[in-house]
Amino acid sequence: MKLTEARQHFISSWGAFGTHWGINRTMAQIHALLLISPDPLTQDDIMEELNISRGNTNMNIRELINWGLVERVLLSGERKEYFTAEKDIWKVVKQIVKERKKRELEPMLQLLDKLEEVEGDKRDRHVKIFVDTVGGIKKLGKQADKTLDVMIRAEETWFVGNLLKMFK
Amino acid sequence: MKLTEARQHFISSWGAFGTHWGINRTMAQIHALLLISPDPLTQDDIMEELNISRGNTNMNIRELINWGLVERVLLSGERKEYFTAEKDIWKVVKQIVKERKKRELEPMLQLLDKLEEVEGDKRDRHVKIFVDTVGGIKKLGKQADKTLDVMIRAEETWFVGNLLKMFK
DNA sequence: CCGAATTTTCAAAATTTATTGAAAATATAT
DNA sequence: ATATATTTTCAATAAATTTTGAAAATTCGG
Repeated sequence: MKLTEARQHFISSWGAFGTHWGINRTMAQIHALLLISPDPLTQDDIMEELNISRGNTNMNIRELINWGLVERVLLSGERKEYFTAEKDIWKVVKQIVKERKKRELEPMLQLLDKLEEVEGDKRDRHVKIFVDTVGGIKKLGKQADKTLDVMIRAEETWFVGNLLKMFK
Repeated sequence: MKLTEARQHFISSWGAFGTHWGINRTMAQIHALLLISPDPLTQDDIMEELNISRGNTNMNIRELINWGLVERVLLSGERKEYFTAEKDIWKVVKQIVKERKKRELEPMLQLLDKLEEVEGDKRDRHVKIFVDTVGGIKKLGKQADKTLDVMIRAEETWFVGNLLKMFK
């Protein structure tokens, strides 16, 4: 397979993959493109390569910056802004985990805390199943939260090494 | 908080949560409702409780069955079908992981295998970054795949125990 | 086999989400 | 300060996804 074709495949699959994870296609594609670009790109480079509008490009780049996956680069003597993505995949994964934990897991745990305090008699089957279910989710969620905290701080070698030990 | 209100909250949050994970709102809500229902429910029960149409209910129940999260229950002497969800959250999580691994991670790894064989000289910066990026993702993906395999087979007590050991 | 109950399908409608592109805002060189 | 390049915003539009509901198919008791 030629490089040009392989790049196309990679970008479109990364985009499709993203949509299964609540990330919009364009954002994932821009990320993919930056991942496989040896040098920083401008907005115009990205627009041209992916055939998307200026507005769309701009918004999704900013969103990637919010996620901590892309950063602005100022090239001396250049007026335009350039963008580049973190290439170390382990760092990328940790960053995504960190953000999703903050945006989704933590608010969910807060809600569950409140819901567990529902008033009513546990001898009522409906109360019992509700409290038990919420409690069960909370317990697992808290464990996941702790585990992810450690993962976020870990080095890949340490982490993978430990997983191998744990599982063999 | 009263039970009725708490149930509403739980169902709607579970739905919103689902949409961040590529699962449609209704499917997640039906799942939530079944999780907190002590007894199996019929399609009509679900339609009424969530105010959704018959077709929508039917399609999403079937999808939940495909995911292995809900099952049909036949109550003797009843003509209607009843549905119930697995209540053990650890089993639920394992089932979701198992499905997503099969549907998403494995196809992605297959693609990466092919993409890594791109032809071209690695002294070309574009070839090099492409091969390195794809290789890096593949390596981490394979590790995740193995780890998830073990997790899917694990008991919660064993798994949590090991994580605690690992991280403390 | 008939008829009623129940489930499933799917084209059309509604809703949600993503994208465009031009105008406004901002930044920079001279 | 002005002109020009560049970035950002956002209302309008387009596209994708979800939902409806009625018709078709299926199931099952008698």
